[in-house]
Amino acid sequence: MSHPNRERADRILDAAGELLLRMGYRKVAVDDIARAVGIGKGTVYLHWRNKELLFQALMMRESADLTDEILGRIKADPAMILPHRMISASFLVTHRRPLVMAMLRGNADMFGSLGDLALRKQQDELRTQFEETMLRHGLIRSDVPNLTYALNASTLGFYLGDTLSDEFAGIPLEEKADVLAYMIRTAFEPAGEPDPGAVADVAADLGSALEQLVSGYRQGIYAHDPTRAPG
Amino acid sequence: MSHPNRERADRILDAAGELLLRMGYRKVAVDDIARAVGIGKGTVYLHWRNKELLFQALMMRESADLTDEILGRIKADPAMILPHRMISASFLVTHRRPLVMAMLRGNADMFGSLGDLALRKQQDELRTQFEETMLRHGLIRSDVPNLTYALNASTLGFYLGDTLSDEFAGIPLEEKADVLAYMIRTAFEPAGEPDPGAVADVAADLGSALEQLVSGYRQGIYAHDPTRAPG
DNA sequence: GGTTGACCGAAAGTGCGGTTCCGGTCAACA
DNA sequence: TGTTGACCGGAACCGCACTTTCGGTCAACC
Repeated sequence: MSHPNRERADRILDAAGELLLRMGYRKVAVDDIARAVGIGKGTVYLHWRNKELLFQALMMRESADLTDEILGRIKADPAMILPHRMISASFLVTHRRPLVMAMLRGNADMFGSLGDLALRKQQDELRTQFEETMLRHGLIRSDVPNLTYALNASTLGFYLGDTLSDEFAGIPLEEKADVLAYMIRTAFEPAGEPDPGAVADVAADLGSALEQLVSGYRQGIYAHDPTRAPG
Repeated sequence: MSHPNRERADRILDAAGELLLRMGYRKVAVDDIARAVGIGKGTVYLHWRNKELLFQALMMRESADLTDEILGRIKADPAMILPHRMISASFLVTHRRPLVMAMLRGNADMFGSLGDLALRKQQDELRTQFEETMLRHGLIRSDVPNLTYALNASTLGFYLGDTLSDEFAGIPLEEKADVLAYMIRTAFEPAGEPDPGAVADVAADLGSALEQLVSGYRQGIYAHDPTRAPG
């Protein structure tokens, strides 16, 4: 076979995503997906070696799309790389993608063991680079203790809050994002206006790093040639 | 019977707590507790009408002790009521009490349905009062959007972080508490030194509110007279 | 050559007796 | 009068045979 239809692969992933949200990983049969697309089950296996790789591809596509969305905003307005804008935008974008939300909640019955370690590592590196660049350009306060942990812990609750209680379910997502932005800006950014030059520099830096991340994702999606190397 | 031994009640609760941590709510039999204390099972039922009330009492005692601990610190140093000190101290104190940690993690197999609504309500009121008092005395910034949600979401991640990943397991608790303190102080407190008068006022206010809370807890612990009113 | 779906075996689900466990009671005891 | 532990019944647990589901393969078909 050698180069299975990429457009068909996308239709398969579309169906997989839809079914995944409706029924959860365990209950989605490969045959269900195939039937939803209108192809034979064997055809699915021409694209990915097994079920798990198919769903990994789905999550990678989702991550790539999400990252692209943020990338687009940075290009439209470089000031988007300021921590408080970047983080609250990520919050919003993430919450509007049910699959991503399900993924990072680590819904165990949603996914088998989608611990894509390579990607995790790449994201970690990106985060480290992000922090270092920000610090170097003076866009993050230099007196924050244990910056990585601080950002992580301070942000986490915004993502997990509504899964644990519905106390704040009534608050619109945008308002929550504004609260997050306030907290980040006040606690992690220096007072006063940021230097436009620094912003432009960091935007360029971060932009290319994100582009690399996206292309890494995209590469992983359709490259699971069942027999050997990518076609 | 009328007034069963309060000291015996405490020994029962001690044993219950120990067993709870070792085996989880479901697997702890009332008989186990009784045997650990060296009394008959029936005697346990002279103190509490059923198993659930016993464990509710346990959690109330735990909460009361914890609150007492914080109260003591406030009395020793009124400046402890400053949000960043109060919140990070609570973080530390809480993390050092395995039962409380288990409780607020809502470990489902740890507790049946210990949704003590009355107490929840009391805590909510305390929290609201805390925020209002702080605002009125200028110890919390007045420009924080949606203060209740902001405090909640910003803090939550510190409590949940280490349950979700061991990425930061190596960081000592005290260091994490410092990070939390930094974030709260920077994002939620006004710049500059707090007014000593305001601090004293709030400490008095809050102190008595906490004392009321504790006495509310204590009342609930031993008051479950199986037949009728408290002895 | 690309595509398919019948087929295979493993694994998960289901139904059902039989057994154990355990919260709660209460007659007997000290 | 305070305390106990044998006792009761319901619920959870267990083992097991039977059934269903489903990931992955591959001979056949177009």
